[in-house]
Amino acid sequence: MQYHHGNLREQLIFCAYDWISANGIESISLRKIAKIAKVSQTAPYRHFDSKEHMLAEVATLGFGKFSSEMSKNKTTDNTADDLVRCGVTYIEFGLANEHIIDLMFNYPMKKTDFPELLAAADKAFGMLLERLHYMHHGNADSLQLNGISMHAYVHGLLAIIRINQRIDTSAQTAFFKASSTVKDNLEKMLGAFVKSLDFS
Amino acid sequence: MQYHHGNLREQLIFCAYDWISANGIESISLRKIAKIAKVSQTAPYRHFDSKEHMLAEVATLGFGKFSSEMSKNKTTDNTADDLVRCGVTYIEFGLANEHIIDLMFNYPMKKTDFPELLAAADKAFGMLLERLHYMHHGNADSLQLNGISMHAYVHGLLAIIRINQRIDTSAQTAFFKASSTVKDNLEKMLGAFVKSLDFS
DNA sequence: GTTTAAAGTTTACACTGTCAACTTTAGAAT
DNA sequence: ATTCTAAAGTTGACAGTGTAAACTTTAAAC
Repeated sequence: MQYHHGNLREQLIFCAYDWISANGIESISLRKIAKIAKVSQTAPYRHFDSKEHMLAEVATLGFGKFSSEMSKNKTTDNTADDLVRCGVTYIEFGLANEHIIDLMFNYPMKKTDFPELLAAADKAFGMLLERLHYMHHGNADSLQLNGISMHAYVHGLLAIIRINQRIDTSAQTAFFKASSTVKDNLEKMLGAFVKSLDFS
Repeated sequence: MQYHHGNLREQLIFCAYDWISANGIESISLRKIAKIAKVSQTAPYRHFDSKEHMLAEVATLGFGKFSSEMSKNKTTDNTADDLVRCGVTYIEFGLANEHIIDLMFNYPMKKTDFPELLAAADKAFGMLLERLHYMHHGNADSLQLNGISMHAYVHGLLAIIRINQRIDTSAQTAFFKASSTVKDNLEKMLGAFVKSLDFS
């Protein structure tokens, strides 16, 4: 069932992904993406119910790249170090893909309306839990609590770094200036945090 | 130098604040706000350079309410407890004012272009640091690190809770269902976190 | 070779941010 | 008291947006 364009659907998703990566979410429009893909303004509507449905696909793609990046940095040598590395990867991905992360985490989509997106997000979260599992010897509740805790801390560090980057004048941000400093401190901070988790 | 409307500028900010509180950021428009304030579509431009400039004022107002909420819950009995209470207040404010928090933290404004907004945000962050200061006996660097750490953890917990609320189907979110459970666990988690901070 | 349904186009509508050119009006200067 | 002026508000316009309805093309199924 091929036709003119080949697979417009995928191409639109890739175009949108690239556009958002380069220019952010606010400036995207279906019409621009359609123009880039050299189709008419309403062609995307043969493949997506709405702009939001298309963005959900882009976000899903983002979670896919995110997960594969996380699984790359996986070893089984030392699980505590592995968990730390996992957190660093999370944050580095976020810093290298700011606009996509915005879409993934901050764009107000009701994820229940997009099961694939939900599954992709769950998978990414699961990669943290998976690592915690190795270190865990207590009950399920404390595993869950530690998972949420770790996720929150990592997610929060990313958010705070980004907020400080946007500000970048005040005295308190000297810490964030040299990117090497940031990374060194991240490992230190995440290491201390992981050590403080209660695995009873 | 009074005229027709009294103080349209303030009124527009309040209208916008209320609208965003109720309906979120995406759905706001200058025209709607102007209509609610019973002025023409372009009247706001006599008071704000652009939509973004107006939103910056709304965000500043948000940081003001945020700060005053935080200072309400301040005691000097026990500084560790106080810090925990501060974190809980942060999160509760965020949960009770989701859309305003979105504007304050996630809306991509270059805060350097809006000095008042930057000052208001710094003040809010300072309220965490202030509390840490009491407990602190080491060097300035570790104070700063602990400040960032605490801020990140609290901010991250808020974000994760909100993300889970948006999803609300998967098994992992049982934890978040009963709001009392959430609050109890927050105190537990923040307490453990504060205890783990290194004040050397 | 005709039919059919999917894929793509054209046109249209209501809505958006914002600019330029106009009108009103409060208060300062005469 | 009258005139002047600049701030405050209005009208009209333009380009851009999401998306619905009605149309056309075309690949493949019979």
